[in-house]
Amino acid sequence: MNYIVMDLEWNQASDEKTKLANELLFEIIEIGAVKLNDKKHQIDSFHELIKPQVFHRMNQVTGELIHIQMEQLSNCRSFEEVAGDFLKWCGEDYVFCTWGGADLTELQRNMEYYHMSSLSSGPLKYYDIQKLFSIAYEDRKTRRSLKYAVDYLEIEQDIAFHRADSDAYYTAKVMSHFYNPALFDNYSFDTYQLPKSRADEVHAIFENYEKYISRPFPDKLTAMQDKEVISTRCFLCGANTKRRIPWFSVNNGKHYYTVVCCKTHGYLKGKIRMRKSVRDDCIYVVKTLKSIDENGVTDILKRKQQTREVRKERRHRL
DNA sequence: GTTATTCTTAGTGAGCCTGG
DNA sequence: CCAGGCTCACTAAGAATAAC
Repeated sequence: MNYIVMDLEWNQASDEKTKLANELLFEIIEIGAVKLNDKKHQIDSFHELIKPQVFHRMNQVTGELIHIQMEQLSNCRSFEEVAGDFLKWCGEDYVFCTWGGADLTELQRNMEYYHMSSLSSGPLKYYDIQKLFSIAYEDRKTRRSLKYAVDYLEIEQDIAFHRADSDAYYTAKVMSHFYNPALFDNYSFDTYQLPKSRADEVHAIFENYEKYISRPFPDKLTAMQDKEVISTRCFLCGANTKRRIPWFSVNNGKHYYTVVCCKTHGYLKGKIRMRKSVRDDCIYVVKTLKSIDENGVTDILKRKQQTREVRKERRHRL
């Protein structure tokens, strides 16, 4: 399997009027990519600018950032042509790698705008190199700019940042510092396309947790009534578990937590995040199940009591 | 039954980061 | 300038409970 390390640059409206007049918010104007083989050695590269069909003026802030002038784009090919060739170039057996999670969403949004056939019928598996950098060198959570990672790893900065080809090149360079192959167990899913049915839902099992991505629901309450959404079977053995702390909400119903106990694997923490679909007016659920110890259980109990006390205090202050 | 208090959720906006 | 994520602070309002 090959790795397609990809980066996009896009433009947007320069004024409110143009923004309202167009259905597309971000128009892709450059695609850059590096192809790596299964040993992560570079075997090819792709780079092409795109002639805009939606926005004919460069947004000033964007222009200063990506250093592309409109004049450079006038003789380029259209998005359909370039993106079509790019996807052909990607081949059959590949996985995308991007810095952060925005690029695959915007690629798919632009493709749908031009009625191109979709990349995937459901969530799209990819590697978020920004996330892998955080797992390898930081705390798994903080998100750094590409420049920060390149500085940190003392990678030679021979070309300017914020161009599709150079950022794809630097992202691949950062990848070459990932010496532990187990790092690539931490794949991500782009959720531009949500699972179409219950059978298509994602149940991804990682080293010490399971991630579930639901099909769309009209609202939170409907989601929280769904059997599969609130199910907490043990991801290590598939056995039913005993609920120790019922699902409770924090952060104004955006997150829910629970604690259950598996006969053979002990305590598990369940977390539900309510997410809005970027494509449609609906929500979906991202649920994670993770092993915890006794301390973990008391932590969740504390959190449950804390959210109550915080609310109580606020009321008393009024 | 009516009113007052407490509990709970919903929604918003600010301020920080990332991306273009 | 635009978008997203995340957390925190705050307000509004509905549901449940207690007191009259």
